[in-house]
Amino acid sequence: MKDSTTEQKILEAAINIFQKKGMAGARMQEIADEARINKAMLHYYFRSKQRLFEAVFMQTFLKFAPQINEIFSSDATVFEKVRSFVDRYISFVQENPYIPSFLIQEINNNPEFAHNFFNTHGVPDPSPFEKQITEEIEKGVLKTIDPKQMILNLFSLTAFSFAANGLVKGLLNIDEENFKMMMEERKKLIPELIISSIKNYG
Amino acid sequence: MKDSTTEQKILEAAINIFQKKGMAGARMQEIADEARINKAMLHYYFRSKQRLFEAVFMQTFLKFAPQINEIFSSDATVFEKVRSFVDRYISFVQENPYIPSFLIQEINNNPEFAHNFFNTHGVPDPSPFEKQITEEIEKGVLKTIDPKQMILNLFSLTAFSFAANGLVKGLLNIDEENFKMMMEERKKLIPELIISSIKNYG
DNA sequence: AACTTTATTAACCATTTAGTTAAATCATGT
DNA sequence: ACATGATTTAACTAAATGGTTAATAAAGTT
Repeated sequence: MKDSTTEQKILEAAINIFQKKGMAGARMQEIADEARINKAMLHYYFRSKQRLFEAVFMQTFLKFAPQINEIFSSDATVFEKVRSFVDRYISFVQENPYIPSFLIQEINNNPEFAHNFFNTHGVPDPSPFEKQITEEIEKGVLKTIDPKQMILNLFSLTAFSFAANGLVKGLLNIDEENFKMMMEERKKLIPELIISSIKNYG
Repeated sequence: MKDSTTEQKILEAAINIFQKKGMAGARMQEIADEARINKAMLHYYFRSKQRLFEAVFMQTFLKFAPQINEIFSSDATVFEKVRSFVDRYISFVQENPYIPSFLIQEINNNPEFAHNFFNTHGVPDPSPFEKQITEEIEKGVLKTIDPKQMILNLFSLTAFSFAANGLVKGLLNIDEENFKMMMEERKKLIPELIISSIKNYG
């Protein structure tokens, strides 16, 4: 990090602080301290807290979205996509543990801003995956299910544990180590559950 | 609300504001305005923002926890419990849409406080349900599964849509009306998915 | 070298915000 | 009616916080 520019240092620090504390909880001084620069620099480069937050939100979102899009628009089968999504998502989030709760929180708190963001950037977009599911239903490979519900199941099973990390640990009475082990198991468990629920045997 | 005491009015207003905006985003003045009383009253009755927040958190948590506990400690079968949990939870949350994200957010932001809270109040506690699952596995009614994973699946499938409301709507490209319809469908869909994944046919 | 632009700092400003105080008002019992 | 304690209000304070400014340093440019 020694050779990175001031602007990069600020953005990195802002990502750290905003992801952990959210827009409302973050302090400009704290971000400046984290970046080891003068607070005025934040405004010099990013003008306002809101703008800096938007830069962080975009950066975070654009790091997160491709994880979904790349997999869902490949030419793999539905089953393969389910498996690779769960595996990649869990690995990704283990490395970036604050991203799910940050995105969920800020989207809930700023619906207009988020809605605008979704429209402008159009990502992530699971609709190709939806289409593919519909096609495989028609072919008889999959049972007759609602593609949106199936995708929601996939997201729910994969993302909830991370979004609600603290609550999950408290409810199940497990520690961080135990949690990590369970998440590794879930890389197998979730695809099995999803696939067996949509596979057409008869 | 006309005949409620000042303390009650404050608590109700605080519940509204805190659940929507979280501890960091809420303002004492806004709570006072919502309750239509003088801001000094907040301190007269609750001493500080932190104390008021704790009262709100407790109230919310103690409203939420029994929804889980009552069902999980009844004498119904595992299958019946899965069905009634999903049905009751979704109905409950439709009436209290801010509770899941509020609890998840604040527990993530104050792990020590939350951990202490879990220990002191010891609820909600799905461990009786865990035991029952283990017993039914031994009896051969259920497949050999990890009870904790199965409960996590149940929570994930049920709660995620509400916790990540904004994100889910954006991803699936649906509006509030569509969302409600999907949630009603899920009252059937989730139990079917869970039960078929744990039922031992062989 | 002279000059211009860009980057950085310390000190400051204005507003917001949680919290306080002291006086006023209300309710209740005597 | 009056005394007493609880409740309520307006005005205030101190600290925090986002943002600005003016001076200075560094890096180009001619």
